[in-house]
Amino acid sequence: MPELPEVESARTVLERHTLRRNIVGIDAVDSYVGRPFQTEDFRRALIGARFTHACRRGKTLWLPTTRDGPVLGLHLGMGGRIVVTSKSGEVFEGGDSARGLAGAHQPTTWDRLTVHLDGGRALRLVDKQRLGRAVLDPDLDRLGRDALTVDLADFRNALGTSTVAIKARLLDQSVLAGVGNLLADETLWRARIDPTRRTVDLTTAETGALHRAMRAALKWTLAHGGSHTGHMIAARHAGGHCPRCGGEMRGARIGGRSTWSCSVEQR
DNA sequence: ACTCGTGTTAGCTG
DNA sequence: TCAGCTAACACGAG
Repeated sequence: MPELPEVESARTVLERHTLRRNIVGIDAVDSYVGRPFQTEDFRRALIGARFTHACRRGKTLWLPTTRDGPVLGLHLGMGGRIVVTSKSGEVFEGGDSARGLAGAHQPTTWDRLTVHLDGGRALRLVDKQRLGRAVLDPDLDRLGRDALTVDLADFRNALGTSTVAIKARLLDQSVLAGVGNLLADETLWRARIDPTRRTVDLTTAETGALHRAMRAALKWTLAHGGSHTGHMIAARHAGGHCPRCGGEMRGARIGGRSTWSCSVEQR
């Protein structure tokens, strides 16, 4: 399920296969996407326009059209993916369990939003779980700095002097955009920091290590196909052992999310 | 059968 | 007022 690496792969698919083509039709499920939402609003805004860029901040995607034109915002939720189909049967996918080129796509009721482009191409937001979203002119001001590009100074500034557990702080999308539950555990494990530590109590050296660890985790998972490819992900269960030192993994619940860390190294 | 969850957010609490 | 937490969303996976 999508975290920043999966969303970035979806962005790449959008960039390669949906730009500079006329939008000729929209199919959508009213009760699902943005609220209030009317398929007719999407049609009125987008038909006749063409996407010019495919953008991402954190886990939010957006597609601007011509200057000052409407913007299509997309979020994949927990299990959504982007599928682009072409007339000749080629299918390009990004998002949950992303593949560059997958088998034929059979349109189903899980296609929550379909944007038909000229030449028989179509952009589809496929989401069984219905936790994804499509909106016109998304509000991007609520997102913090993008985790992939934030520099050390801005990273420290974003963490601030909050008293909340560092793991919960990393997960707060208005502070830092793009880190989900698995990447937060992977990042803290790489930095050898206990996820329950209060943000404000971390030393300068520790926030530096955290920034390095986050970037390394993102770089690795981007190169290896997703947030589930992290080094300690397989050890996130009762009885699991730290892949570095063999220590026992400990489970906890932080910010409402399941949390696993090495009981020996993460302090 | 039953519990959990890789995301987000409205609404509650202190 | 506000930071922080919980439940709810929906459905597949274990």
